[in-house]
Amino acid sequence: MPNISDVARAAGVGIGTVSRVLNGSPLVSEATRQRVVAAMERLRYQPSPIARAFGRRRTHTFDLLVPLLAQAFFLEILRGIEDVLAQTDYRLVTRTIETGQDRERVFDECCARGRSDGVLLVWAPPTQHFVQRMADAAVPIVLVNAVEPTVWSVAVDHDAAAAQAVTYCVGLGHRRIALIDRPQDPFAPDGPGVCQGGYRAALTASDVSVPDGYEQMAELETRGGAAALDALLALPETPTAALVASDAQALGVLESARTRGIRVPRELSIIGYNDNPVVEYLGLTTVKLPLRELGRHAASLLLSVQSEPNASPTTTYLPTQLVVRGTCAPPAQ
Amino acid sequence: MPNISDVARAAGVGIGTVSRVLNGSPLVSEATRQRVVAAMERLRYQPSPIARAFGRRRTHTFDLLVPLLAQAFFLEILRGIEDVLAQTDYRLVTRTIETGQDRERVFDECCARGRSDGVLLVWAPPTQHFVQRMADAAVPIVLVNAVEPTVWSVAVDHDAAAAQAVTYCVGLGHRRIALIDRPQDPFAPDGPGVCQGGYRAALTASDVSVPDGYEQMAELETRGGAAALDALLALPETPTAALVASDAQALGVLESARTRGIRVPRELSIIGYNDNPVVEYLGLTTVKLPLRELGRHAASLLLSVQSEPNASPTTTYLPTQLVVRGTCAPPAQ
DNA sequence: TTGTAGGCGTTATCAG
DNA sequence: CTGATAACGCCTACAA
Repeated sequence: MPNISDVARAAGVGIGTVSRVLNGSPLVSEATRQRVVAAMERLRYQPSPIARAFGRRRTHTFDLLVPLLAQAFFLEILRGIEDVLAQTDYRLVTRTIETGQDRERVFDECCARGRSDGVLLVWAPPTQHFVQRMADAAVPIVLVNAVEPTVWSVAVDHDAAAAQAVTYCVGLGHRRIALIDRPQDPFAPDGPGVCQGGYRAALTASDVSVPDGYEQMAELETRGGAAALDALLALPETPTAALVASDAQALGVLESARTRGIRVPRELSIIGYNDNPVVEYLGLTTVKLPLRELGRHAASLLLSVQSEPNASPTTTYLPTQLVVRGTCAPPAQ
Repeated sequence: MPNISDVARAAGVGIGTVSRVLNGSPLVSEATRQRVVAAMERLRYQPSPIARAFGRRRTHTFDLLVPLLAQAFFLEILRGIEDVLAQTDYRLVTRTIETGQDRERVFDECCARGRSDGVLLVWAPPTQHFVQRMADAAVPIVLVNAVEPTVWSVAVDHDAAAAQAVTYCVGLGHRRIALIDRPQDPFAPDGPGVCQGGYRAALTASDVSVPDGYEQMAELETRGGAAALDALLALPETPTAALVASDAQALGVLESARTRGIRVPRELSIIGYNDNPVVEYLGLTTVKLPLRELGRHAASLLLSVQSEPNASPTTTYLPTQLVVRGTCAPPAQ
């Protein structure tokens, strides 16, 4: 396997020149450049990525951290990232996160020196400790579909999405609209939910009140949705419509409704969230997330943050789209 | 950031000794070892992964290649791989494949010198050309849920799974059992299907014949299943049961059946494949794939193949499990 | 515009 | 068992 000095010898130049050609430096005459390129092709030379990384003192690698929960969305986001990174010679090291403990472990590994030149964290916020350590190491972090003011973030505009969905229900004539939300941090299910802001804003704007118990926080799984519906149905005034913060939860709601003989959408309208390919089959009205664009934006952002490291973090919101199918209708009477 | 010679100086030893400690060599006296370890901790020393890779002339990286099609299975497999790799200091570079062309491109990138120490290819077989090039470069390949006799493979025992499913239908009294299969290579949908072998064997063993047109090959998507059902229903003798080679396709079958007013399981029994979490909700009887174990086995295999490079490739089959839910019943009369 | 020399942080190979 | 020293393949001054 030829190395840079083999090429230099074959082309009758010094290794510095070969290196410059390799890196597209303008400080090479066209004639020399061509001789070098010819030599490279003749010898089938391929520069060693490890040696380059070593010399540059950069890994040319990004870490991609993703919870198992993100199952349904992950590949689409990953593909978006690769769309952008394919133009560069960055590589992506993927790490999954299964539990909260696990997250700590993965964060620790990322902090190890010289690991990667940047981190993409999908679907879950970082711990403050992690943010601090990465900042100390000057390794940029970009959040994907998660928001944290002190960190670069690319997120879905959940407020707008929830508001649009609620407004749609109001337009159909609903006044008793519940929210089955999911926590911002799936590993620490406290604090506000993802959709709460937009939900409240839209209802206030429409002059509709939110009865006690109409805002449920549920696990990000099918059973979470089912449990939340149970809770809603136990209320004195049951809702006629529900916005559900993930399709998995929405499936649970549908199932529970079916079991109880509640007809959808006649007696209960349901709006899901994410447009998982599977729910198309079920005719679920849902909010479509721009997953691939999320990945693209995040990757471009990480690339640009690298070059200007002291800019201060921003949060970019990407728009969603309400996909109307068959689980919403005007309320029964 | 301290390097190995800082540690050596602090511990009053040579760098060779520090290196030996780092790599757990037995050629270090316990006393020296402890002094070195102490120095490392004092200085908060962390060895540079890039420098190590450079020195060892190995990247300590595996490539993980996965088609977007594998969406629903991927994270679980990835997690299995990580379960094993977490014990080592190997890292995983993930690359997605969207189209057949794309696959070529990704294969090419993997062949670039010094890229990785091994390749895990999920859910799709390699091209012969790729196999050859990787063999030339002495980089091992392990197939995950795909089979190719010339390459190390860890696969699901689709034959046994299909046979079990078919036998189950026969046991319920079915005699007209169709197969909606998927192609071995999703990017080149020719040749035999994944489940065909087991399907035929089980029917032959039960002395049941396969009418013309009962073996449908369909796209690996919802609409593929729907189209296949359409074709089956156009036959002179329609089937009373169908084994479907993926849950996505099975959803399409369910949908198409519902649209046509065919009651499941009364008029048509359906068995899916994969046990996608979502289908639990639909009560689909399905074949559960050991995704995580698939990942674990593949990773262990790759690790061991590395150490003994001239062993000849084997194919390991992992067992599946029939999950009985509500879409199968004895035939109508 | 080009060549040369030094450095990056390990590992591996020798003497001792 | 241990220490010195030579790779490893590239990048980046600096000198020409």
